[in-house]
Amino acid sequence: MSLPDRYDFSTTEPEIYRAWIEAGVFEARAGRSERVGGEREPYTIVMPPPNVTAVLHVGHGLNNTVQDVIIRWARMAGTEALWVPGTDHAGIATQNVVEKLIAGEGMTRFDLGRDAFVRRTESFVTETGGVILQQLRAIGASADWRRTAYTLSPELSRAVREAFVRLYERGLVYRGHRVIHWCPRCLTSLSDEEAEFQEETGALYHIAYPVEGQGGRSLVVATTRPETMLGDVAVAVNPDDERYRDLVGKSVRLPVVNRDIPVIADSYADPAFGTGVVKITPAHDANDFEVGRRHSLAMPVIIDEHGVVREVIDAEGRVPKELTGLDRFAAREKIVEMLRASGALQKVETHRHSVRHCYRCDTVVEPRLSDQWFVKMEPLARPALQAVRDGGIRILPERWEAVYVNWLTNIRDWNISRQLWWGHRVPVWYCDECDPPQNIIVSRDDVDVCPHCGCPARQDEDVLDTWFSSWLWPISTLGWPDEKSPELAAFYPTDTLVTAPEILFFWVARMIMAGYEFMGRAPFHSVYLHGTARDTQHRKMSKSLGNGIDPLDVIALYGADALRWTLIAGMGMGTDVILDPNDIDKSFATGRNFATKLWNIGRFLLDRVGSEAIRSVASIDASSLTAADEWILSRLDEAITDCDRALGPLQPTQPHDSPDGRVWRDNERYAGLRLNEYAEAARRFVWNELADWYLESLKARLDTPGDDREVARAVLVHAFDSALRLLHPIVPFVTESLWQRLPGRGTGEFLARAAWPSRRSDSTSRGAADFELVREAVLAVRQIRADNNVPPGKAVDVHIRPAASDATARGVFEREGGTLGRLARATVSVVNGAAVTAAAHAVITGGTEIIVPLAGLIDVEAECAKLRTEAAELEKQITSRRGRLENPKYVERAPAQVVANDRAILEEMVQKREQLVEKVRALCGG
RNA sequence: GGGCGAAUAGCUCAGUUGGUUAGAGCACCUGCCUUACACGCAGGGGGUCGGGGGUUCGAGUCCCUCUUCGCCCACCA
Repeated sequence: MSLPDRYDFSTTEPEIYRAWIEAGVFEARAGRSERVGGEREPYTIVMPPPNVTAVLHVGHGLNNTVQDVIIRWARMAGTEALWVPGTDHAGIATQNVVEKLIAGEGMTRFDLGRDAFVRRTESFVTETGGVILQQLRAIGASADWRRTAYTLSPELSRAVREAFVRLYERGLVYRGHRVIHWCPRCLTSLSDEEAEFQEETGALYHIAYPVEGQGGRSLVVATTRPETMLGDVAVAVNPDDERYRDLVGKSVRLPVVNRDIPVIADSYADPAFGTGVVKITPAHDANDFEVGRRHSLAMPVIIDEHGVVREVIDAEGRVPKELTGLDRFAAREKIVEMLRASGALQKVETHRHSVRHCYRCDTVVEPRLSDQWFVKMEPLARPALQAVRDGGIRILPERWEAVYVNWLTNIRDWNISRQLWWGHRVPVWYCDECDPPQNIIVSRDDVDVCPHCGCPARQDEDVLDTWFSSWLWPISTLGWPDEKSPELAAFYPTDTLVTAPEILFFWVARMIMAGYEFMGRAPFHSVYLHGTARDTQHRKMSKSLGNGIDPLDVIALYGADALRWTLIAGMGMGTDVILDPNDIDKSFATGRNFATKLWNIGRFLLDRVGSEAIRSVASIDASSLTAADEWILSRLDEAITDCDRALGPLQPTQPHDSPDGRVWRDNERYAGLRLNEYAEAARRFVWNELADWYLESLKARLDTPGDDREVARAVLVHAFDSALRLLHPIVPFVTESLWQRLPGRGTGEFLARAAWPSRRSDSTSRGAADFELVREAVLAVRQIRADNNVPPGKAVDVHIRPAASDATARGVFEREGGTLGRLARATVSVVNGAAVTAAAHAVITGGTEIIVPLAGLIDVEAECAKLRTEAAELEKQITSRRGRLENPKYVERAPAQVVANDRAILEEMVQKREQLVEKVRALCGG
């Protein structure tokens, strides 16, 4: 069978994907898991659910390629491999998209009303959602699509309610009256993680507050937000601050508002910052709120939910008419003007500081006093912390473990209510007739009437943070809260979680907490944090910067395999991938070239090997194998070892007395999942060893019918088959396509579920060593040819003079002369002591000389000059190495092995020097 | 402010507990369309491993310090 010249990925990839789906290759069955009596170890990955409205970008491509490589490897390694796909309803993000949509129609969500808006969003999601999952098929994602989950589905909504109610019953969900981060554009609260800092240049305003009854003395406060002074209820100084000690308990006059407020002592005031005096605005600053609570101060609210300054709560008489109704930033300018006019503004300094912004719309966050639901985190964090300390969970790369531990040790409670319409409604109902605590009903089922008085109950208006559904993902997608779910029994705990470090806290840490809280054990044993795709200026690829690369473009141009190979091979553990969006061709050349190379190896092989049955390598008597055969088989064993080492064990194996039962061994914990090292090991084998050497060495054998041809066919097909298996997880399409065409392959067989290769149990390597000698000789001849510009078409004579001390070399070259000649374009003869004049020499292992007569081919004088330089260089190295070996301390203390090795190298150098001297004498006559 | 990490070839990065003459891909140079592959083959140039100091027989690897860059956290009024 012969193949087309070019690999046509654009038709091949979809065909192969369809065949995989039709054969159910990606489908995992609970019944086969050994946890429920089956015979296979399960291996599970849950896909970080992309936003339901997302379209594929290179970040998704990266994330899902990594997952696919791991799950395909696990599948081939014989596990019951399950990859659970799905999408996230993405509360704020999706609501923003739909709000923008209806804004185009001149409407706000309030015009539509809640029910209509939610219906509108639902239909939007139904129509346009899930595109990304379709796109993931194009990159080859081997997920079990029958199990596609959605965080807002009825099943997952049930899990969300169950989790909320259980936590409430345990006292871990509570209602708090707090200052929280508020986005005046999205009109919702945000968690600490959602309110992101951005470094900005602002101003620090120094404002004088006159001290009551102290004739002209005033306290100067420094603030970046003068508009909030309308809500000031005190000024605070540090109790140890000598400058102000006498003023504690006195009053100061609040400018603009013109009312008296007390001077209080609180350690929150930092004597070293600004003037050491801080104004206290409890309703508009989280720290001030705490101070206010400690001192039982009033908490007037002077900025409303839209960020507009007015008298909102307990603020009568605080906001002057000219400021009322102004946006907070306009009010700031105005109030600064007023302060300046009145002389209260003493100075304005520029000030670098970080300001929190909404992570979705970038609006400056406004701290706001309101009632919110919180999750008490400290009890949840404890087992999550312990797991990483014990080694039940590893985080790769290692350095993120420190970050994780640091965050969990200082964890703060989680604000889970959002004033949005799109999401899981908080499962809490209120009765307006009953008195607390009866007026709050937390329920798994909808509540119509108050169970105490029968009055109509109204549900909490808020929805839950999107992450409150995401944190249940590993359990909810497997059927929780149905604890009898066979999927949960078969596949929980899952194995590896693959994501970006940005959501380590948002998501990963919380999933771990949920795993322990609701299932009693960790949701996975490995967290793989990969890097970010960036452009050549190291900027994150993003839609807004316009520096992104569309994975589908790359697939259209070069195929999914090219995309996947480039990403995996180019990404060290935890490092970013740098790609040039302006030169896709160059960026993905590695992957494209590699896929083509594989295709061409396959083309050669199928053309020369034919389709007749082949023998199994195991059935071939060792004596029938040539040196090249033994060499490539031993190289294959090495490649398998290297790949296995780079990938590491699938799961932790050390028994441990902890909820998870097993922990990572120290030597394995951070060693695995080196995907780039695995890729490199496999590439080296198939390209630099199989193609460059083995293939070239056996062309003649394949063209000569007979027993040896059968041996060569068998070994070649075996080696290539194994290479395809090793490479399949990274480049699944081209490998599958070639593998199915190999001789003897039955229909319905898929590489995607073929067995991962393993080393031969008995490996003899004498032939392998012989071939290494031939390789060395070939390299030496090529070097001589290149150095002397001998045209490639021109065959040269090669005389090989084996060193007297090396008895085997003569035999090897007498046997393998043909191979050597073919690979080096040379006619080979093995000679004795006879001198050959006007020749270039090289010396290889054991002192064997490679001699190529250059009569008429070279400039003798230039060659001699070169040789003399080489000799001088060598002399220097010899001196330095001999010096080291003469150092008694080195010889005494260095390991014997090292010293012996060093001696051997020195000896080799000395020998080489002798050869050089002789060569110079022969060639230059000196 | 606290913590973490990085700095190795023009670019992106490997370099396992200190131990052969520091590697790969891409880029570059030279020669080749040698019937599997020019998306290729053969050969080559290029690194005082960020600066300085120290430990050691021996340092890219360990310690200190400085410089530059990046990340995480934080009550930066």
